[in-house]
Amino acid sequence: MDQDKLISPKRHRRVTAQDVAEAAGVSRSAVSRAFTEGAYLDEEKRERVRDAALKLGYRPNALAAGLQGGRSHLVAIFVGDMRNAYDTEVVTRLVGALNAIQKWPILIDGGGLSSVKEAMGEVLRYPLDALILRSGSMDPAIARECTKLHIPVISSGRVLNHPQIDNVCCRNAQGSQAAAQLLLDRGRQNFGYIAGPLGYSSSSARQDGMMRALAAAGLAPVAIEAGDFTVESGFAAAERLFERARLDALLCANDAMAIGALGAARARGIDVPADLSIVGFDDISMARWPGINLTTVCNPIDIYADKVVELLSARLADPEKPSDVAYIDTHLVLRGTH
Amino acid sequence: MDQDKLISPKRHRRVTAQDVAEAAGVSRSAVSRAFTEGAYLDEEKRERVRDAALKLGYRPNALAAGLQGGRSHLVAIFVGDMRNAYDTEVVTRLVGALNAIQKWPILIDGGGLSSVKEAMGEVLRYPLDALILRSGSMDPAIARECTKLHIPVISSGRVLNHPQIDNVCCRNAQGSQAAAQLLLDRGRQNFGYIAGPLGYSSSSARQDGMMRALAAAGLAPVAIEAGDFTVESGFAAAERLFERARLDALLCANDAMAIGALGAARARGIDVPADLSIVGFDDISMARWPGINLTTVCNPIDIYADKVVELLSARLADPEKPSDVAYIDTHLVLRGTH
DNA sequence: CACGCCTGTGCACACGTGTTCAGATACCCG
DNA sequence: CGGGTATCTGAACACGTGTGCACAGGCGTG
Repeated sequence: MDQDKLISPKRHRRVTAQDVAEAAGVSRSAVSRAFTEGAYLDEEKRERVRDAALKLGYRPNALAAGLQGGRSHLVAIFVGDMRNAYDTEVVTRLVGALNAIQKWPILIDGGGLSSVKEAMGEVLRYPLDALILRSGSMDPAIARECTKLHIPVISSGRVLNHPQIDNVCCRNAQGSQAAAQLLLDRGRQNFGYIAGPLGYSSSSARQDGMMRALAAAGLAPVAIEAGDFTVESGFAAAERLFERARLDALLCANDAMAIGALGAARARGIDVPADLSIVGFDDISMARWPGINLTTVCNPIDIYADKVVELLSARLADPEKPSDVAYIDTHLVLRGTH
Repeated sequence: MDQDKLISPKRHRRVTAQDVAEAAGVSRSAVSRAFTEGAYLDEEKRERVRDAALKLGYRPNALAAGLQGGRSHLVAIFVGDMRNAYDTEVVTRLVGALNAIQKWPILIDGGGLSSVKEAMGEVLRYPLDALILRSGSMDPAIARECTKLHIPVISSGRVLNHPQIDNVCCRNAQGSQAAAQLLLDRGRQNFGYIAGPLGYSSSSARQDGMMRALAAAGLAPVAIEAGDFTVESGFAAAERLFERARLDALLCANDAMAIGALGAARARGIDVPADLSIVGFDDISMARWPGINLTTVCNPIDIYADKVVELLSARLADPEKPSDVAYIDTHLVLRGTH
């Protein structure tokens, strides 16, 4: 057993195709062919190779295979802030969808990292099949750098206009317009809005949608406050709103802040939905929890993941194809707070 | 410009060290040396190389570098079920911690995947630096297969006894024992418990801890029901418990089920915490949301991530070192439901 | 039998990098 | 000035795979 160490004193060597070839009494090429789909190889021989491979625990080294010219099957997902519940759910579904098509997602969490730029630089050393941008506020320079490396980019959130970048985009305005209309139909007139941080396109688009519905009814919002998409900030923003004005309708840029606002309303003794309607946006899983039961605009995650996979497949099939934008329709989910 | 296509008719070639070498008027070796820390290279030359590299957008190909013998810097994280809020938060923190030490996590979601085994097999084609197992119910065969490939494994949840596998383990029993003691000290006597699915070591360990505290006080639980770690199942389990017995204390195997139970209690008009104490386990972020404000046992995520990174570094530094188990202490978080 | 087609196989190359090794240059000391 | 040493450099190899190419053999057809 010491002899083993003497023969290979460095780290334990991986089993290689050469080892399998010797064990099965064939050439190394035959081993490679045994594992590739459409290759010519005698069936009996193929079986012999697979047996030997199984016994030795051989797996073709993906690094070498990727280097050889094909795809690496690695996909990077850049997430703006994984502390956000909706983003987390999206990532979860995305990971599942990518796993299902044999793409292996490398995650980069922009929220937890001090030097995002540097991390992206390191990951770009891998010849990625694609980069999925999941972020409302992203330095466009990074996306441009990827296209320079000829790595396909799929962006979500704001639409990036670039021949090599595909986009998936939620119809934010449409969604919040419908939500506002719902409350107008219910007779609400004094609208408040809790926005996200400046620079997030989704938040401002949602605000625009609400404004449009109100304007059509000859109204304008009574008061607007901003949070940072967290429950706590929604709570605080709602408290400020309640100080400033007497509302009967409150739209929020996302569910988390709506949940915070709901807590603030209850703490103040406001009856939801009798005296105040609260509607969120996204339909995170917590929105349907007992004790929350939030009416909201569903930003469907399944469809998002499907679209991403669809765009990805199309782009990989034809890297030169013109860039595409997939729009996602929202729909109202009526629960207990409107 | 058509000429460009004629020269490289296949896919766009990556910029290689050779290209940089020609642009900078040096040998390819010099380019490699310019990017490696302790290598001999004339300072002026090094600068010239880096300039050329920047201009051409060159990055050393990580696949080739990994193939060459060093580490791949890729780490796989296998998650049992990412739909679980606690697991998701853990993964988030883990991703951040790994990013920070320049390891790039590949995620595999066991919950969303039909053929987990096959997916693991594909990912194991990459020469991973390590595999992080984040799962209460995991086929130990996969872990064994990894060690056969000489890939370090760090397991969480049940402790796997294997010379090559390091473990991180929460002191579950200690935590729920303290929680039960808290309620005993408050005068509670009629305890219920909502367990997780069979086969999850964490759930049974937590149950044991409670039993121990009760036994020391000469008590036994009045009723036990099981859920599947989701909020909905906690709601349903609590309803069954309330049918069966009159409780004044309810411990739950995790926070999500406790939140469900809290909803069920409120729906039934039970005053929490006046008539019933509810305590969860994990301290997920939603536990501190307004309207929930759950008393719980904190299973600290930061410490978990730190331990994983620590074990990982130690294992990479000395692959032959004896296996290690890091225990994580819990602590009570007193909020509004006890 | 000659010829062409089809299936199966091994050799050799390419992928892009890090690193070893020997050689080259400059420099110092005796 | 010779020899030893420290610094620097380019050629060459290794990593493990997929595949193009040439070739071998079997078989059917004219």
